[in-house]
Formats: sequence, C-alpha cells, structure tokens
Amino acid sequence: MKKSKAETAETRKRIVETAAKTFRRKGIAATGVAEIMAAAGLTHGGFYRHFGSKDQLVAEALSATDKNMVRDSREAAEKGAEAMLAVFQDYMTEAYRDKVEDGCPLAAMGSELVRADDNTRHAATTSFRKIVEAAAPFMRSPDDAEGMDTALSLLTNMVGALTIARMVDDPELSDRILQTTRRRIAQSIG
Amino acid sequence: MKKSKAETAETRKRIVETAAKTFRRKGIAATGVAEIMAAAGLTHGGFYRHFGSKDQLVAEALSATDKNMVRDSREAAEKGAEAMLAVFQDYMTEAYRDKVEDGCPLAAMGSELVRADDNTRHAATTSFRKIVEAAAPFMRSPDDAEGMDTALSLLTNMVGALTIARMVDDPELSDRILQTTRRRIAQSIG
DNA sequence: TGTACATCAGTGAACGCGCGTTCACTGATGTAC
DNA sequence: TGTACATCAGTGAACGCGCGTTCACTGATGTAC
Repeated sequence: MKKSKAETAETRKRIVETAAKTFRRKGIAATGVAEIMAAAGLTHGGFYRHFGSKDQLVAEALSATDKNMVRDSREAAEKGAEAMLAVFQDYMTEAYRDKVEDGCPLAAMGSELVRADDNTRHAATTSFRKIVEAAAPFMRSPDDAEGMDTALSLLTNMVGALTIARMVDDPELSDRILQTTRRRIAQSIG
Repeated sequence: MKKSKAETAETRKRIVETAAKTFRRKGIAATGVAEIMAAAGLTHGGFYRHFGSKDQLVAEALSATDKNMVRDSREAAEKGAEAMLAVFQDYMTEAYRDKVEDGCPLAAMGSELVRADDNTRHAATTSFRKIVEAAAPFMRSPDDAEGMDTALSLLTNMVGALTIARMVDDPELSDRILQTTRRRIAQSIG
C-alpha cells in the first residue's frame, strides 16, 4: 500500500488543510487527530507517517493559513491603499464573521494559541508582524514608528472585534461591532 | 458526612472560584472536572451535588468573574473620567498581561467562548454590554450613539490587544502592543 | 429540650468513551543490479 | 530494460490514560414530634 511520492505529498497537504479548517471551527483542544484523519478520508493510524505529534500538526496548520494571510496583505500592499482598505474591510463583513473555518486563525483560536507550543506561537508571531509591516505604510500617519503603532492598534482591534462579534448572542450587537470596526479601518487607512 | 448549609455554600463558591481561575489559565476544553475539584480540595465524585454538568460550571464561573468586572467598571464610572481611565489603563499593564488567571475572561478564553453553550455566551454578552455602557459616557464624543460606538471599538481593541500581547513570543512586540493600546485608551477617554 | 429519622454533601470505585500514540502487517513504489 | 528486493504510506487493532458522569455508601446535619 505504499503510495507514490506525489500522492504522499498530496495526502500530507490534505491533512494540513483539513486540520487548519477543523481547528478553526471546533478549537484545537476539542479536535482529535482521528477526527481530522477521518475528515481527510484516512484512518488515524497513518497520521504518524506524516507528523511527529498533534502539536506539530497544529504548528503546520497555523503556518499554512497564516502564509495565505501574509500573501493577501502583501499583494494588497503592492496594489495600493484602496486594495489594502478593501482587504481589511472584508475581514469585518458578516460573511467573514460567519465563516470561521476559512478565516483568520488569530480570531478563531486566539486564546488557545496563547497556550500553544513554542513553534506555533513563533509562527503566529512572525506572520502577525509581517501583516503589521505590510499595513504600516498605509496608515494615516505613516512616519517612522507611528505607522507601525497605528497598524498594531488597528490589527489587534480587528482580531478582538471579530472574536467578540462571534461570541455575542445578540445579532444586532454583533453587526454593530463589525460596522464600528469597519469605520475605524476607513479612518486609519488613507 | 453531610455538611451544614453554610459549609455547602462555601464549598460551592470555592469550586466556582477555582474553576474561574483554572479555565482562564489552562482553557476550558483542556481543564477537567476532576482537576478543578482536586484544586478545590475535594474529590471529583461530589461535583454533581453542586452542578448539573461541566457546562453549567463554565457558565457560572464566567458569570462570577464578569460580575466583578462589571462592578469595577461601574464603580469607576461613578468616580469619574480619571478613575475610568485608570481602570482601563490597568488592563493594559505588563502585570495584568502576565496574570491570566486573574484577568478578563474574554481575553483569556475568547475563542473558546465563541463555541460555548447558550447560557455562557448570553452571560458573556450581557456583561460585555454593561461594561460598554458604563464606559460610553466617558468617550471623547459621547453624543448619542457615538459614545457607544467608540466604547465598543475601544473595548474590542483591548481584548484583542491583550490576547495578542499574550500570544506573541517576542517580549518587545508584546510590550509595544500594550503601550500602543494604552495610548489609544488615553486618546479615547476625555 | 430531647429523640428518632430523613436528608444529602462528600467519598471512592466504576461506567463507557475518546484521546494521543504505537505497532504488526499489507502491498504498491522505487531502487539496485 | 527487466528482475529482485528494500522501503514505507496507509490500515486497523491495541496501548495506557483521562475524560464527564453515575452510583452505592458514609455519617453529620437538620427536622418532625
């Protein structure tokens, strides 16, 4: 039952992507290795041919998602302020709020990442910094350090707002949080 | 081995307080009922004399902590803008960041609360709204709805900033996040 | 006020279950000649 | 290019363990008379 190198690489990628979605939707601690493998169409026994531990999968799943977010931010930065604004505003839409499994891992798993292992936290830190750096030049006062600080403030606000918009059980309040945050994004970028 | 009513009430309170700390420090899913009971000096068998389920304890532990935060905010609101500012700034100190188990539950368990049961989410929502309402009159533009919106923006920012300040593995970046958020608090209140 | 009895807080063993991880086995892949 | 053999991806059973929850039992509390 050995698989070709191409197939093996594909399987590995599929496990990482399935894990990335499931961890965001259900949380890290609440998601089992067997559950991820089954969702990827495999039995759990083969897991350790690909990864040394569940923690390693957590780190890789986070890295994979973060890589996409960094890429999106950089592409927007190349296109200019308008594209940057659009990418950030999209983060605060009702559709984005309701699709947890495809969204930002910091918002979806934030409090669990605080307790994640060193590799995972380091990956999260690096990605977060890259996004802040991509956004900084587009802040209203981009002089030196000030742009960084504004970007830091804006991005932490977005993560917190998205988390709380998902947590509250009052749809009106949730929408209002998104709306207020969209306004702050518009005020910060320009 | 039956205990007096006073002792029973005391035990119950002790379990809730222990749970509130442990859930914040280790996360909800990662903390077991037996672990909480042991930390409270009891065996796990007696748990169900006090609570119907782990979920019920989660809801009560959150409510208890939130009640304190609402009280602090309201007391500060009665004292005036300066006290309000002080309470909020305290939230963004390095000491507060490093004492997860005594701090804000939204920051400590945010992403897990999104998936918590209805009672828990409702309790969290109600408390969050009360704190926003207490803060709103002290925002720089407190006219009508605008104060609410600014308070909503500021508080979601504080929760997100605290979570990310705890998550990043770079102490300098972490401190900078706290500092930037303190500055925003000072700019918002006045 | 004193006595008999029902209540019930807490103990410790046990329930079924799912967890992360290991392992013997399989058979197709990839390599050495 | 063809053959013999080593590799190893994936399966499925099993490991020890801790999970949330249940239960028979205990003995002190609280109540009814």
